[in-house]
Amino acid sequence: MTRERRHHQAREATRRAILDAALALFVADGYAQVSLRNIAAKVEYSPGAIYSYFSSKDDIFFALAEEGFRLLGAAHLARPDTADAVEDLAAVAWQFYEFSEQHPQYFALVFLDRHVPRIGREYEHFAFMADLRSRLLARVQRCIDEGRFPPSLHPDTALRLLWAPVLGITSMRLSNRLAPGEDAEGLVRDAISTTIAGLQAGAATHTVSSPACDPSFIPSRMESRPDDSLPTHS
Amino acid sequence: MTRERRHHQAREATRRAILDAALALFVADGYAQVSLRNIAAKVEYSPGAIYSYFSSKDDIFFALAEEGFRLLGAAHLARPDTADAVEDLAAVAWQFYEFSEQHPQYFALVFLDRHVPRIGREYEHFAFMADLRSRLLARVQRCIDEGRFPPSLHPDTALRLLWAPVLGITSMRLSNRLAPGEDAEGLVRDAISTTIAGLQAGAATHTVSSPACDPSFIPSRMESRPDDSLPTHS
DNA sequence: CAACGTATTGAACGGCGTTCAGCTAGCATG
DNA sequence: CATGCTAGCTGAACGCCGTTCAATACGTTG
Repeated sequence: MTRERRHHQAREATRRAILDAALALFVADGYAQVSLRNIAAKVEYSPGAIYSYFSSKDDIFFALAEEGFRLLGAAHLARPDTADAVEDLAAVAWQFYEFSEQHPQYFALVFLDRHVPRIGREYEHFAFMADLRSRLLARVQRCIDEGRFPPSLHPDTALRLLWAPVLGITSMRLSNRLAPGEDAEGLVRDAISTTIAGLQAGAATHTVSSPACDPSFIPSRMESRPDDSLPTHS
Repeated sequence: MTRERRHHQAREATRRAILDAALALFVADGYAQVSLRNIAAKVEYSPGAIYSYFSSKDDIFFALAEEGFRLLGAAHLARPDTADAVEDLAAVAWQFYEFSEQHPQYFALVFLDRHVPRIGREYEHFAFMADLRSRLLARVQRCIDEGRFPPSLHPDTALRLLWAPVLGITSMRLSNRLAPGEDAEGLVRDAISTTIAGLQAGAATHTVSSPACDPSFIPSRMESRPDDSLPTHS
């Protein structure tokens, strides 16, 4: 018992060391540029040894991504709702931006890194994000019910439209594409209020079919089978 | 003379064939997933033969990227201004998104990549972007002058706010972070119209201090102009 | 035909993610 | 203390990758 527990703790410590090394390298050099051999060297293991802790390089990423989501979800839960549903919505958008300032490495890894494998499909596998998402959808619905947003507005669309500029500005900020004196925070505030004003004006007219809860739908473009629970490697 | 010209034409034809094969493969599978061996196989050459036409795999990409950028400029110039200044602005935003669909790799390189590697002689293309930007600023000013946008609106801010959601959605799309079947095009259309509605409502209140001459599309990292005719590779 | 110059090949180098046979060290048991 | 078991690690190997280069094939010229 005590034996097994100590054994388990040792394994967990090694796992932790691998994740820390991987996160540091991913943040410094980008996911694609970091090799599993680099990670192994950083924790002073042989490359093969990693595979007794993670089933693949992708698996390491997903473990880190889950931690990032958890941090984001915790920040969201820390703020209680107010009486103003629209203000609550804006606050959440702002929290996402704040998260990008407080944990740029996780934000970049989870939301920006392009060479990360097929995260879109895996979103639902992160319970925290699915939970957070449904809470936000309900919040949008509350805005509609209270007459603050037009009834024709699709909650999925509203969420995306609010998220898009935050992501865009954060992308610019984290990739040094903002001018030296440019005020990213003010820009995000403007973006949020502008988007909300546009939503209230009813400018979003398309209905976005968002099958986030229906993974069985596959666009005709991709004929590869999504049956595998893990990404396939050639 | 005729001899050399015919020789030159043959080389150019082979170059063209390599570029066509590479573009087809890049579009189908993505830059990272395409190997130089794949390209060589598609044109029925040995891998090494490619190197007498292009100095590296990156070089092939840059050649295609240059063509892509030319297309972006052409698309912008091809659309004459209409009587509706606001509509013109929306059209440009949409053109940027279209560019991200037609040339995702180049879009990613210029607007998304967090580690801009070895931009080398591609510098002049960014100068072109600075030129485009000043034209767009004038366009926003026209909207203000015509009373379509509030006079308090800063043109730099307006451009940023319009650009942000396009960049954000494109970032999601190019990094596979949209749910399967999610309609990116409809989302972008909604984002543009929503943002414009928000701008017209005067929701952008902050004044963004942005150096007027600074082409903020350009990563602030590159202040030196490299004289090398070819990009260096490690 | 011989000589030349260019285009192309094919092997090789080092690095990648990944797999696996086998060694090794630590513990439970005889 | 000796034995055997097991988990974890190593190191070699596989088949990819981008890239280099000596050797070769070939079209053109003299």
